[in-house]
Amino acid sequence: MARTTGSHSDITGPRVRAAALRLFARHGFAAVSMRQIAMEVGVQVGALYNYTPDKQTLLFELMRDHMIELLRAAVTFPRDMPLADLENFVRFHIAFHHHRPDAVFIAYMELRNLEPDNFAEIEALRGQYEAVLESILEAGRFNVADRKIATLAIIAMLTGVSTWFRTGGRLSLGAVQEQYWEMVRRMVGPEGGSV
Amino acid sequence: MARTTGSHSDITGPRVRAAALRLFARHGFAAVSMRQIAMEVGVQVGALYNYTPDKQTLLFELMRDHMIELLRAAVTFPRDMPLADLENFVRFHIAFHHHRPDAVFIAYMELRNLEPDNFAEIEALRGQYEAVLESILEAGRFNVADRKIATLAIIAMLTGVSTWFRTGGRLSLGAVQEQYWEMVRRMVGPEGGSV
DNA sequence: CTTGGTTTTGAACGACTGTTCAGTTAACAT
DNA sequence: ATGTTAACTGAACAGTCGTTCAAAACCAAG
Repeated sequence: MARTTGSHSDITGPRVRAAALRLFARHGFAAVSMRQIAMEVGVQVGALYNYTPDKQTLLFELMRDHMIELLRAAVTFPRDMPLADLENFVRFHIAFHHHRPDAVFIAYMELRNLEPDNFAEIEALRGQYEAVLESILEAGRFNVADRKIATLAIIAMLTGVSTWFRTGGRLSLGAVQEQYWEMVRRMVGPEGGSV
Repeated sequence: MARTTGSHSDITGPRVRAAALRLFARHGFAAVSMRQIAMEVGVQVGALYNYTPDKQTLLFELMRDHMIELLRAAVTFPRDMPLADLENFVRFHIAFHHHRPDAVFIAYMELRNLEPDNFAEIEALRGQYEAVLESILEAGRFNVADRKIATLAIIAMLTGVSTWFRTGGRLSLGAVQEQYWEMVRRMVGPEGGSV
């Protein structure tokens, strides 16, 4: 046996990436073997190497694609009033991450498994994403002692949602967005009232 | 050759745990081999099994010890006024985590590498720690819409500090504690002023 | 129907995995 | 000095790892 009936790179390629994403998120990059990925796709190990030069690149490209998609969505926000922009950012971040739990998990957990060059590239993208929030905080007359710290604190807080929130639980996604926006608003807002 | 001169379990034992902690934090549990740990300690692989029944237990005990130490410190707080208690908690969490970067990293990243029983035990400890903060929020007349969410949001925000803060950087530990306490205070405080 | 390019198989490579254990040596108590 | 226990070595076990590649089978175009 060799090439199988119906096989096509347009089909197998995405399936390889999907299987890798799922397995890396579940068990971690180092704990997943190329044979496990192949089995999930329904193919022999060797076939995977038509779609990636090696395991490391497979991980890197999953992370890069995720970060690029995140960044593209973030920079194409309509820019309005800073307070509205900030609310937009908060709701967006929660929703975007909620719909891609596997990619989010990998992007935050597998950094240490990246080779130096790949790590630098992902870190740069992450920095650009943080800069989006930072520029919103800069544009408004918010009450933040240190903009950089506020940026990191907000992102950490929002990203934390994905560790516990699941659809069908006590709260709807909208309710969670609402509450986090309320917390962020107070966190950066002037002491006495609205901006 | 067999037993080496000067060898003693009181010395080797802690060294095994220290080496495992360091390597697991740097490269991840799955990516570290028992032979790497042995090399770091300066013994042969087999010697490690005098100190742990297997690799999984080694990871589990590192995580459990860390969580117990964290919890013990948290529950022995003096309980005063809720606002002071909250400030205490914020400053404590940042400082405690800052001084144990490796253990923190492992406790948050290697949960998925725990077998079900071990996972449940660590999760229970984590829940107890969250309950400490939650009870502080409960005791005071704070302005939080959902206590559980506020608890998780605050802890995520505080834990995020350890991903970027390093001694010798732009800010001192005290300055960081100060700013995070200010953010938390506003986040949970009544709209118009102090509690 | 033939040809050329795509896609996969199946097997193999050497290296590395966690774990076990008989044998050996050091430390310690008597 | 002797005997006992504690600590470690060195080798081996049966698998698994990422990666490579010739050969085989499919697809699409002429």
